Amino acid sequence: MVTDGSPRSTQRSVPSCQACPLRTQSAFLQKAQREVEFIQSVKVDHRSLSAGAEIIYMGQEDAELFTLFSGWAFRHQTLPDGRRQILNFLLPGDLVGFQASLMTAAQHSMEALTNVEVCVFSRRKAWSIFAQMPEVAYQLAWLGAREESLVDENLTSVGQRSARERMAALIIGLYRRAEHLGLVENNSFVFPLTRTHLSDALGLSLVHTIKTWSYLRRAGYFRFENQRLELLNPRITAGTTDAYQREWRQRPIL
Amino acid sequence: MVTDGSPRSTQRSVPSCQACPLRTQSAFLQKAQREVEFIQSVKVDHRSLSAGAEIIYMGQEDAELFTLFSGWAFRHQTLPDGRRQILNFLLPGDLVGFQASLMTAAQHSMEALTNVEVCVFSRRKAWSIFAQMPEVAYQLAWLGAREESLVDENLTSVGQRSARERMAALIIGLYRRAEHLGLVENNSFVFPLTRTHLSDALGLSLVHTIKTWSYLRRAGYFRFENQRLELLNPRITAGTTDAYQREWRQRPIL
DNA sequence: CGGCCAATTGACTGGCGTCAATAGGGGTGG
DNA sequence: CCACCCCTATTGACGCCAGTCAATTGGCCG
Repeated sequence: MVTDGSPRSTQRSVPSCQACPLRTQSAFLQKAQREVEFIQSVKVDHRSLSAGAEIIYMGQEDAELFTLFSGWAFRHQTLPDGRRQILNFLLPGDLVGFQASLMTAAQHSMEALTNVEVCVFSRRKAWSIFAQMPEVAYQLAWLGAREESLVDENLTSVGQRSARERMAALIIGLYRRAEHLGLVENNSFVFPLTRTHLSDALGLSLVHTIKTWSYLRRAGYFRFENQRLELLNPRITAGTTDAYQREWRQRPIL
Repeated sequence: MVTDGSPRSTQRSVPSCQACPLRTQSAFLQKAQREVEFIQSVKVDHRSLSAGAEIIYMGQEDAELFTLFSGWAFRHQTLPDGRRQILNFLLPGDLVGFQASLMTAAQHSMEALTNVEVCVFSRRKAWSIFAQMPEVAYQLAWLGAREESLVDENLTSVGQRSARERMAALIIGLYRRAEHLGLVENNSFVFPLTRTHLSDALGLSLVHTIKTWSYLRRAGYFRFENQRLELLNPRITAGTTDAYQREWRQRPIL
């Protein structure tokens, strides 16, 4: 919960953007050489953070812009009395902090869910992206719109679905995103969320989250061993949700 | 609920962007002459739609980009079984459909809550804004980020707050936005939402929405007469919510 | 070994959903 | 001008899903 986010390394054996092993994956649109060079030029750091580290905090006025290079993170808001809502989860390749970098003060926090590596872009240079490289600015906007679309789906889920439906939808949504990144093997993927993360994301109490989780597991939706979650019938299970039906096409990456 | 959205007028006595009575309001950042001229050049229509008209529908692939010129609208998603979640409300000056115009297919619908007028920009020209007028593209992105921030707050509300807290937060949030647009007089403003809109926005059943509404009214939070809602003590009531504390600064408008 | 924390389970409670009946306004056709 | 319908709003009764309280287990660490 609390931050211990001391960078664990910086600028050391950093893969250059040109040789980035992430951006060449099939999930992502491939960039023109000049775009990659431009991005390299606005990249100011490459950081490793431990699980639990705070990447952006609510109210921060100088939030930087990141691409999540490896690991998982999540965006959340906390009410004054401590209740916390997880707004959405981020996987490798996702843009972090675009919203925060545009607003004068961040309206949300961002926390590393696992150990993560991030590519850091200067907030100051955000504007220069628009001025100098409209193609990339357009991709930034696209990624922002995609994140909003994820939040939309979470809101619909929390507002309209029952606890079981919600949890199923969340699990399947994460499964699909992991699958698109090539992180799924034998219908299973590393699932780093604790019960507390689930409950804060779903708007359920911790106890009821655990009971719902147990129900879905016993009902044969999935198995969970060694931090890996295996969907027992991805197709059928997927039928219970809907918004996730849409194809995952290639998307931009900074 | 259903669309009857025949345009009621088009290109008739349309105020030019240069002489736009909305954009000169104090709520909005004033644009340079060349920006206004550019926006005028990408504006392709000015439409009036009746309350209930569908402006964008889920799955639409050629959604255009709008600025809401007058009236209220809302963005929503519907599950296959008919359950509907209202994602956020739009007031004059808000950008409509930026997300939809970037994605290949709209992930949400948009409906006129009252009779509305919209300024229509060509979807095809969205990209040209990035290429030709980066200042305006940046404002587009800013407005997109602001919308996400509204959805974030709604998700936090629906996920974490009780029915009473939720409804109070929604009412106060709308009050503040109306106030910022100069629509509040004597602590009261036109409140066009039906109970059904409230229930779909808050993720509550219709019956419970009505009971919660009655409770707040009887408890002295507000009065409601002639379609106008009067907050009985804006300051105190506002204390019950939090995210809405932030100042409303001037913002861009297309 | 003792402390701490995530996870789990059972018992009980309550907030919110569902069902059902009624009232009232506006439109429309006899 | 009234009968009739439809839709929104309202209220009461009842039931269930999910929250709260509380006790227990097991892993990790100092």
